[in-house]
Amino acid sequence: MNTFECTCERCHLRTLFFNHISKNDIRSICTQKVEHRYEKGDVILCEGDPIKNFLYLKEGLVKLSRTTSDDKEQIISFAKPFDFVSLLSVFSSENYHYTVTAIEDSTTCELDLGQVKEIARENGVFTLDLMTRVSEATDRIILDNLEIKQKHLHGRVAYVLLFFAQNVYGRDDFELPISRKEIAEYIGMTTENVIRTLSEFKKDKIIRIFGKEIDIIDRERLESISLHG
Amino acid sequence: MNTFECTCERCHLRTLFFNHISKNDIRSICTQKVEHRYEKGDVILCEGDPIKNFLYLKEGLVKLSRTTSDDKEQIISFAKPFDFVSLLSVFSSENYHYTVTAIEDSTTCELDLGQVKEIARENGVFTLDLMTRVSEATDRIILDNLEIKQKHLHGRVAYVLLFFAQNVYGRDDFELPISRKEIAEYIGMTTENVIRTLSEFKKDKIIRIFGKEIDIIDRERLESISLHG
DNA sequence: ATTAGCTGATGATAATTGTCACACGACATT
DNA sequence: AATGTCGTGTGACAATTATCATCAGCTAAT
Repeated sequence: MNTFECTCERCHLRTLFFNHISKNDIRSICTQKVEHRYEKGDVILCEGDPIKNFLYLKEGLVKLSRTTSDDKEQIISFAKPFDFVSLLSVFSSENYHYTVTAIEDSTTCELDLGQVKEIARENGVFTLDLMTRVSEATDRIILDNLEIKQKHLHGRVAYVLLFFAQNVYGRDDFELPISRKEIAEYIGMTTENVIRTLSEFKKDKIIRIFGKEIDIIDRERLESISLHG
Repeated sequence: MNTFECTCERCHLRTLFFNHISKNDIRSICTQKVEHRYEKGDVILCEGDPIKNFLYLKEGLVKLSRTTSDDKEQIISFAKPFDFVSLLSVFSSENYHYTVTAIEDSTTCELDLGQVKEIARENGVFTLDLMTRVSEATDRIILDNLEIKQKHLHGRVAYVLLFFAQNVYGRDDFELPISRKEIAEYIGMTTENVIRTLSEFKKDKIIRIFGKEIDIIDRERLESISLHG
């Protein structure tokens, strides 16, 4: 973990929710913001910690997870920049409900939550923008979880593979950033069954596997399995 | 469905998100708001409809549902007053992603969305309050769905019974407002298995059943099943 | 009054998923 | 070099869940 500088006025993420904000406010935010670098595996935020900062992901990939009522890990979603994971409970709770962990090297930008709230109080347009982003992010999480809930094992595994291919890497061959166990924790099945399913996909020549390397060679079939399998 | 009048200044729901709003704005909202009465079974909002109003539930009980990618009904959550179901996609989409149906006689209050947004733009404190409510409601939905996902059939059914007993009716005997089929659509299991599970709970003297009437007679056991079963 | 349709209920059987056991290799620790 | 841990992979078997068939009761429609 490592700290360095950038310029908010040129930040490509700024357009997302700092569209309607004064030069003054931008400068004030810019001077006190802190950027952090995390390596794959680092915990960025921890379930239960007090929420002090307003945090967003500038670069990288993270997972959101929590501990269930019977003490197992459960993955809630994966987020890349623009997905605003940290916004989730920022305005509705004193403490984080979820743990955020980097699953690829990541960079975050942390603003003081009090300062952001101060700007929000004085600038309704900014707050509306913000709300739209929060709403989009949570809608996405809800919808994804509902989609998964309705599928069987095979459909769920296919769905995850397609999620990484389409939404994260934009290509059919990629290196899986998570373990089989984590896929299992996300789709709510056992690790063994995830492994078995991947093996079957391989046997059926739908994907190729070399460790974490995945290559989707029959995308149509995989999509069909995701939908109806 | 039936329209009548009330006074916003005295509305017990007003405190929820109209705390920091001017007398003028309240009066302006009050004059153009429309209240609707729905009977059990009435559809209040329909998936795909354009979002024109800012709507909240004054009284009653509703279900949120959607059609899945393979054309089955799926229930997302149940909401009572203060749960603000309609807020869900109000700020992130042009159309409703979900259908809202009354499962008990219900009353809604509908405000013009444009007018609410106008106030939001000019009043950041109001918008912050609003965001907090939206955030709470969506957090709840996400958490409930994660809890259910991690349980087996018996735990899921127990969870639903406890949800109605504790969160909706505040008592251990109540009339189930939904069918077995709807329970199944909510917990992601088949109707037959829901019915079977209820029968087993009855056989094991955990609950009594008379049609839709449920009486929880061994709450401790039911809670244990919900957690570990 | 009869039919059709829906909900609730139960049983038999098939399909899906979980559990346990074991094996292998990579890697870190000692 | 020995040990332990973790991720991956596979098989056998048990548990869980879905599917299909059937039936009873109720209600709406004709």
